[in-house]
Amino acid sequence: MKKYEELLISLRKVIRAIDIYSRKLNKDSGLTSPQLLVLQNIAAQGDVMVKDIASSINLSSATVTSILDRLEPRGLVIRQRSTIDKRKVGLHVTQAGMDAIKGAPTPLQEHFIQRFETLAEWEQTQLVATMQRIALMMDAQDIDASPVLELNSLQDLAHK
Amino acid sequence: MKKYEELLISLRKVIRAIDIYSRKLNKDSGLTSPQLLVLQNIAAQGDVMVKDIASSINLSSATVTSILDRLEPRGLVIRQRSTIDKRKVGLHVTQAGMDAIKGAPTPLQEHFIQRFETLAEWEQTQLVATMQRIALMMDAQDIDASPVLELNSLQDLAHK
DNA sequence: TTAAAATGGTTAGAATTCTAAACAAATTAG
DNA sequence: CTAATTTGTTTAGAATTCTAACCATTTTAA
Repeated sequence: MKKYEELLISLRKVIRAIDIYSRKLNKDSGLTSPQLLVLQNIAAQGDVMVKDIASSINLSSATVTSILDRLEPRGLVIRQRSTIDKRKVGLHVTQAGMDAIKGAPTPLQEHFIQRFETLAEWEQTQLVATMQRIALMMDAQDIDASPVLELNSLQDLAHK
Repeated sequence: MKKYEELLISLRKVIRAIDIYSRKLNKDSGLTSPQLLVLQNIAAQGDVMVKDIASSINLSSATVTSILDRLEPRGLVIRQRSTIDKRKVGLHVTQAGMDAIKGAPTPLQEHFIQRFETLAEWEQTQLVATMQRIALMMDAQDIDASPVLELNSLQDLAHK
């Protein structure tokens, strides 16, 4: 078996573990990991737009919209269209949302975090660095693959 | 920001990159990564059951069923119920399925693999080992959390 | 100033993935 | 041997996530 295949399999296991935990979280607390993440980010950043949240947790706007569609009717979050720029939608966490955040555990398995924290400092750093490296190796391809970007660059060039 | 939060963010980026690639793959070749993975595994292992595939690529049986539901009508795979044990369903890849496998690229970004292969041997090993370690740290929780296992053990004990 | 382009958000439609529940078939135990 | 359990698969229903298409609004450019 090729090395990168082993890597892929490990990745799938991790993805699966995260997904399974998210469902458990949902059953226990009524919130999935993405929902919790969105809620936490709105709370942390105060008055934000959909786009800000999307980019800060690395999801598409459409995905954030669909997560908000689940949070809003439950009264955890408020959407408020801006009067100055009517395209923009401001997001606010309600008191109920704050309570939900307080009551919910971390969006990663407690067990994992416990184990992680018992590692030596340098080991933790090394684990994080490796993950970031893999992410980088995978993201790079996105950047130079965007046709939109290319058009913009050409235009920029033409106006120099 | 806590270290494990940084880890989680990197993980999300990686998951996203894999998902985006899978969609691109689908547009280019008509097969998504999971579909390709299932197909490849059936081909590699010959006469297998749904359950075997599920465990070999770390998905639930239900998920494999839904992937097969997409592969079968396209004539890439054949399901054949066993006459000996009628619960079991044998899986076979058709010639069309074989062609699809041959025509399709790897289920991971070529770009990533290229980058990965330029790394020194020890670096590759280290990356894989780290991923496996994280997977292990996340999976472990599953194993000792099963109430079914507990009941079985008690029963086993009683019959010793 | 008016037409074209960019921006922000949502909707539509699809794939993956899970758990829970159903079902049939096979195995085990009283 | 019959009842209970286990096993293998599927169905149902839900959440996440994407891209593509769409709309309304704002900004830019001819």
